Amino acid sequence: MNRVIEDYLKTIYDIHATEGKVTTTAIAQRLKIAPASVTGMLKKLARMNLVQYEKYQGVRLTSAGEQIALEVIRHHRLIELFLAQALNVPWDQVHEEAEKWEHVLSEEMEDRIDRWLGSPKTDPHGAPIPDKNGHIEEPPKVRLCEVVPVSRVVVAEVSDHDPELLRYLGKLNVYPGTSLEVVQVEPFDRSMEVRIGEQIRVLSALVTRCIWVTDVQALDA
Amino acid sequence: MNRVIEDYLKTIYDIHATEGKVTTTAIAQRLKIAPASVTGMLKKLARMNLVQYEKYQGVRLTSAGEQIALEVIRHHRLIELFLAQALNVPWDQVHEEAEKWEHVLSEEMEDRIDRWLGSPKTDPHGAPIPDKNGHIEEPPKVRLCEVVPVSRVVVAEVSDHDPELLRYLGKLNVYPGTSLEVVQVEPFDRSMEVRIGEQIRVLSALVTRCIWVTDVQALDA
DNA sequence: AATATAATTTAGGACAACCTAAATATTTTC
DNA sequence: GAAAATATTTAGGTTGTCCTAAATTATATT
Repeated sequence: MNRVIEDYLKTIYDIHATEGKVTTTAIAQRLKIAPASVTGMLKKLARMNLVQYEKYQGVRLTSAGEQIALEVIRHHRLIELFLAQALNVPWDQVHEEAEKWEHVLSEEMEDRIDRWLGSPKTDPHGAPIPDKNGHIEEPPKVRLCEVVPVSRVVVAEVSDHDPELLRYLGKLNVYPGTSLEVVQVEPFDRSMEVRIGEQIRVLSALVTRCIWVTDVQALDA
Repeated sequence: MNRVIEDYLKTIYDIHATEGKVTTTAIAQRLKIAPASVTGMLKKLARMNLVQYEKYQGVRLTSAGEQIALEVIRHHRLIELFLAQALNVPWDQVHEEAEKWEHVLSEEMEDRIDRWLGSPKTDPHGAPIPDKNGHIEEPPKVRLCEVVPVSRVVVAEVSDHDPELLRYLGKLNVYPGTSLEVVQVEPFDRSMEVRIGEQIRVLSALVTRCIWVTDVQALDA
């Protein structure tokens, strides 16, 4: 399996997980490739039995395709955590590195890194790491922007794509495991007043969309 | 700079260092590519001012080409040592991994690994690691097969290409830094009787060709 | 020095992954 | 439900890296 195909499969998996339906255009945008090129590649992936593809209807991974996608995602997330722990790479940088390393990691090194880390369950952004058999545990979680005040929540995962966002969250002390209190929401722009430790902060909807939380508990103010 | 070009430049550097003249065929053999394809690529590299190329006359790196080659080699050797030290990867496996990782290592990670290792001077096989400016310190050394008995020598470097050879040398306890005594050479096949610690072993010419030594001291038996 | 052998290059082509522009299908809007 | 807007596919083309077979040049042999 080469880099290009791995990237397509991983992207399809990711869009499916976050957006639902996987369209040609969505893939094209993420991979920064013209839609016409994506169509061609989807036909090839279908021929290889890695996706189910019907013209104009979007695309779905077959179990073979999903298997490969999960392997790449496992690589990605193990590498992210390894870089963070072994080399102290800040959490806003690990994603970009892992994007490249994931494609050159042998099974042998995957195992060694996994052992070195003690078979971790999540990466530095809180995303679950699939096991060797491609089994992934996705605990139920909602976007912070969906939570209604007044509630207490625990951060489960944050989006890893934008380094700036991650540096901002780091400054706010928002990490997986951090407990937050949603104080109130401004209806106009859906910005959110949130208590983080002792601080009260206002987070824009752009930010609250990128934070997934669990253990939502309604509080009576 | 992409993978392919980096591999060509690195290979040219390597052939120059070990064999002297760099021919089309030699490159083709190492890269497992047809000679005709190499000719085409050499023209391209010449257009890019990375090599000096004259038909039928072989090829030489320009300083720009050498710079890139040394960067890749630095990556390669840092990665080899890092894998060996951080993840305990045995020395016969690190080369194959590094062949892939060297092309995806960012400057930032290169620096972090270098710092983690304490700016090492040599890789697990004894090969010198170029510094960030592309300066490489090649101490004078000769192949073990060139040494005349009776001499004491110190192993400087061993070939890293063949995992089987490395496992064999490991079993014999021959590592960079190991001291050896050349007892005698059989003229027929140039096999060599060598003292390693307490043991006396006979090494074939195939093996003694792959071991470079320094500090050759004649002994009067 | 002529010839045989080996190395190298030229010519022409394959293939993967991308592109743009034009055509067609689907979805949205009125 | 027709028209407009959007999404998708088709057609044709480009680029990079490789290939084989044939032609050429260099080297070795007698």
